[in-house]
Amino acid sequence: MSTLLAGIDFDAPSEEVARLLIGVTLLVDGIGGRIVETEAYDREDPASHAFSGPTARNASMFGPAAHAYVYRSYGIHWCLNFVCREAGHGAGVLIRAIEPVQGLDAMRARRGLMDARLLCSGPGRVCQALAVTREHNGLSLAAPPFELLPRAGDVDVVAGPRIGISKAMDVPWRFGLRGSPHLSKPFRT
DNA sequence: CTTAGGATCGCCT
DNA sequence: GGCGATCCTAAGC
Repeated sequence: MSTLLAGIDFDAPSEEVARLLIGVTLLVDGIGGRIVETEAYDREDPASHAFSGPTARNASMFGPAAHAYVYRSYGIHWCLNFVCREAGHGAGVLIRAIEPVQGLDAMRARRGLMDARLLCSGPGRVCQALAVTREHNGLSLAAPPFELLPRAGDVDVVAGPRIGISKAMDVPWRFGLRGSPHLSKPFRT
């Protein structure tokens, strides 16, 4: 079985989906841009919300693939994930940064900021710029307000350790577009 | 340039 | 009560 969207099989392992998502365009209500940074999380992963099994918060992570898992971070920010694998597995990809392309003015207004480099360079910033909230949790990525467009050409993907976690620090499941100025942090290479 | 603190929700022990 | 898959601002070197 496979859940195809934007040329990606979302039933694949999250580290594979995370790598393939680099260069894909993400729009929410027509506003967004190119994904330049992702992180993979899996059920067998001490750093993952899914590690300790389903809860009210992470329920959509155990739902069908190619759906959104949105959670509140530090009680303040929203963070957007794409669910992977078959329903019930509990895997996902955190969208950490995008290169703003569509709706720059709307994003600037929502973020209260002019600098394009800082508009979407972090998981909380992405959700603020694209106006993603709890209301998007559990929604399919194959239908409005979401839109995923396949990447145009080849991309140069870098991998490294994930950010902001205290477990499984050695797992290189952070992926990025090499040299992009829109990353939340540069990769050391 | 690096570090420190505050904001404040949901789940954990 | 503690601790995050964070971000912003301010202060220090």
